[in-house]
Amino acid sequence: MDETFLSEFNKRNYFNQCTNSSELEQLMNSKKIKAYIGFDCTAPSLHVGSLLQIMCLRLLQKYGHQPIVLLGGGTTRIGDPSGKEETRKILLEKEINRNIRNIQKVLKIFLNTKDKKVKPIFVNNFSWLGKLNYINFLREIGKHFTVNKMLSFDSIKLRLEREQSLSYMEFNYMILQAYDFLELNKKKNCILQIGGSDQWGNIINGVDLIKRCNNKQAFGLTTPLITLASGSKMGKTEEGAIWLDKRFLSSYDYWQFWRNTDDKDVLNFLKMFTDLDVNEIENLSQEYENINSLKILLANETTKMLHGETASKKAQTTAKEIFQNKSVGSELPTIKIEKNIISNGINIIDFVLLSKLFKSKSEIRRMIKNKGIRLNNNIVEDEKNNISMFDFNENGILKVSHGKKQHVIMKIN
RNA sequence: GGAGGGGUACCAAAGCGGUCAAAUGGGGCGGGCUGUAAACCCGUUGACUUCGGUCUUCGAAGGUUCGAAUCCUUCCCCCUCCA
Repeated sequence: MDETFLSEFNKRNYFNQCTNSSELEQLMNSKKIKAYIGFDCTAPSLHVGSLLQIMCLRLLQKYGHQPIVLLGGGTTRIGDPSGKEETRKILLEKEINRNIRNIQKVLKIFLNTKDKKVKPIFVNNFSWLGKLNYINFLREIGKHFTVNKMLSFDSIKLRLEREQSLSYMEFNYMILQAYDFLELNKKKNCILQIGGSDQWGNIINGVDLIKRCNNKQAFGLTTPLITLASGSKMGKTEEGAIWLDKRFLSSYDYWQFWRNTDDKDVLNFLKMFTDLDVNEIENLSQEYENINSLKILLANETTKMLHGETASKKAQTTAKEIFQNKSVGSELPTIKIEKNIISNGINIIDFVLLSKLFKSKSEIRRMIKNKGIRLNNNIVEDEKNNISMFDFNENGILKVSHGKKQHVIMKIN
């Protein structure tokens, strides 16, 4: 049997809920459709948490359907109630627009922008939400929503049950999102909205609204919330978010993120986040003798998709140099230092501080006590020692390590 | 607008005049074991230090006191109930 959008969607474990999957299946098999996913624009870039949605967009393209990417310039404005002051508001708008541009740039890396039939349509909901007239909106759209029903949605219900306050503004969010869908349905003939499982309520409101206003059928489809085997949410680490932007996170660090995947998540992630044939992935676990090589495969594939083949290979080579050969990896961040700083004699703490691996001297002192700092793989035992030219190798290089995973190259200029 | 409750480190939460740089838990970081995994065990988690200490922190600003996270005054913010 041939693969279809929905069948692969299922096999890759993207499926959580659908308003009417059998009809959607039929429709998508008989013609090419337009589907949309909305992205939040509060952050300057997307992070791994949005990757699943991006993969959905790619999958749509793979089967010839055209994705619409909604960048929520309007809803993002609503989302942040703190920007009340005039000056801040202006900055905020600038910032939102900058975020939208950045996010768009990232998405274009992942998506096929060449093929006219499937290239993504980018829209900003501020272009219609910004123009809304309150009274008209209430009369035309508001009348279709009953508060009784709105109260029954999880997003609202849970807040109320926990006795947490819910502002009227937030209460309206789902109506605005429903309106987005209606708008896209009217203007672009978009009949499907995809989103995370937390979006379910908002999505079916849109489906409902389209039914009421246009008497047309639309569909909603959600993806599961990815929780790691450890139970935590995906995408955040000690260092912060795993950004999908090389200005915020280097390709090496991105590669490392995937390389450090929990054993139990590896197969699932291969299905979800790589283009490898789904039907082959199960077999891979037998082909690869140990799970670590599967993790490398995962890291290579995911990094390639975002940063390109060359960056992916470099990251792998660097990792090999660092972890297997214990040598210096070429992709490590390098800090140049003036020769006279060393020749004048510098205390080890002051020197290590230059690596920017630590926030303060106290932290360095603690780490030395915990045997967590190495210079060229030798544990620093005494914080009172000085650094001299002899500590550098013939190329004028000294590797400073924080634990086993964080390294910086210090190079004499 | 009225009546109560509250703001403590990354988060949650104790402390309610000195022994408080602040219990405890989570998280983070480091070490051990390993496989750059998980689980587990240990250490650590304000800054500076000549390792003796010193300085800055408990919503903000003042005050009382030899001494304040702790008491008083004013202000700001959050929550609950009533209007």
